Amino acid sequence: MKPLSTEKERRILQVARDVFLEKGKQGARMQEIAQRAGVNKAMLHYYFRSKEQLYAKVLEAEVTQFVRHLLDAVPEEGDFFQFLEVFVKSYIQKVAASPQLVRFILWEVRDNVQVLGRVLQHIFQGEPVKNSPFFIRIQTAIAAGEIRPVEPLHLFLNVLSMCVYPFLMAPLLETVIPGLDVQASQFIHQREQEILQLIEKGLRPENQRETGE
Amino acid sequence: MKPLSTEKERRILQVARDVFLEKGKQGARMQEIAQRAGVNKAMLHYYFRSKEQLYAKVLEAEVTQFVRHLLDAVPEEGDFFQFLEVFVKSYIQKVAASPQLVRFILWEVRDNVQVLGRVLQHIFQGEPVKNSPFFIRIQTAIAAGEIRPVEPLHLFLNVLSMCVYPFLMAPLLETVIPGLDVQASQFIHQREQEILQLIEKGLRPENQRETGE
DNA sequence: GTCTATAAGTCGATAGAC
DNA sequence: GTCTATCGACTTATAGAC
Repeated sequence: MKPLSTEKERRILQVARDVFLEKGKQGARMQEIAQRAGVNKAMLHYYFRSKEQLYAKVLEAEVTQFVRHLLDAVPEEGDFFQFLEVFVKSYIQKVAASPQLVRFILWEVRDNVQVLGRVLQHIFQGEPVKNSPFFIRIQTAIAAGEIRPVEPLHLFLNVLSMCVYPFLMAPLLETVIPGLDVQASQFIHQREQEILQLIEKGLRPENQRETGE
Repeated sequence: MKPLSTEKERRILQVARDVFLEKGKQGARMQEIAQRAGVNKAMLHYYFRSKEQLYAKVLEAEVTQFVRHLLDAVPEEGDFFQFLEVFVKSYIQKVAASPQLVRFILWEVRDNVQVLGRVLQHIFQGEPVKNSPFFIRIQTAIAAGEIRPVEPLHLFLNVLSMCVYPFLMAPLLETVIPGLDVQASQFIHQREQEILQLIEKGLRPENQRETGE
């Protein structure tokens, strides 16, 4: 469908992505992108016409990536707590490896909500998000008595928050707690365990009396 | 100590705060700050010399605010779960009311870690953060058997994450889930309840066998 | 396709009158 | 203290030679 991008075009996009994620739309400089990509500044405009359009390409790709990271972390098999373990570990893996993506999305998407709309439309094809695997799994688990009744949206938010936020605040955390390194596998492993334990114990079904019919 | 700021100076600072929080350091325009404050652009430089210094003043004030929000949400009295309830409710209250502050801090502090360092030094006077009220409360609660043993840092992160992150992603959430309004008191109340329930059940001490010595 | 040179516009900052 | 006018630096974008 698309004419294949040239090697040079891909290199520019790759570098543009790095620069935009670091500096944001306003802070990024076409000059810097050109230099780091090893091409002339005029080439950027030859391939992408304007900063606006280059940014648009990067933003859309990264929003897609952001959503995919989430979906790719949702396993297809296993009971609820296996599902949870796989999800937490895969998602933390991704967020810890490149927290810049989350930082960038949270900062930039606010002024570009339409992009998110388009990407979601493309990925979910109009299917409501409440019917996506993550929510289905929660509802099924509740119905089966695997976990106590909770509001699926809030459980989703709780898991997500605990996986992401600490890595978002990494620069602050590491200033406050001198010895800390959030990228270290020791810290990452501790987080996985603490999150999973909190959720597992926190969702344990109430001492089962007979469930009403 | 400080000569009292004039009315006009305060108005400029107030507007500058709004603009910087909305657009970031790079995106903010002195022109816009001047207009919205109802003064001439030259006045900005008369009072604050440069954009750099105006920004520095705003950033330091907001970082301080960010830390204070946290500390002010920590109550002095009550048992552990009362403490938790007060904290979650007060902190969510603040974050929900102005998520821009968190967004701004997470985006900007990365390139200005020194500011955070200075603010913390000023607030904590060199006292390690691990000795701050929040951590003490957790340690005390564990020692007293009120809650099961957990890593204090991670419990702190878990609570914080669940209180903040959903409001950070509000623009995304509200796109994904059409009917949602995260500022609505209904949503806020639901979050408080879901967080508190998860934590309370998740931290319940194990069926006490004799604790080893 | 690639480069140099430069146009066109924006923004922070200041000079200087009042 | 306040305003207008403008400078000078920087940034995106393009014209035009090769």
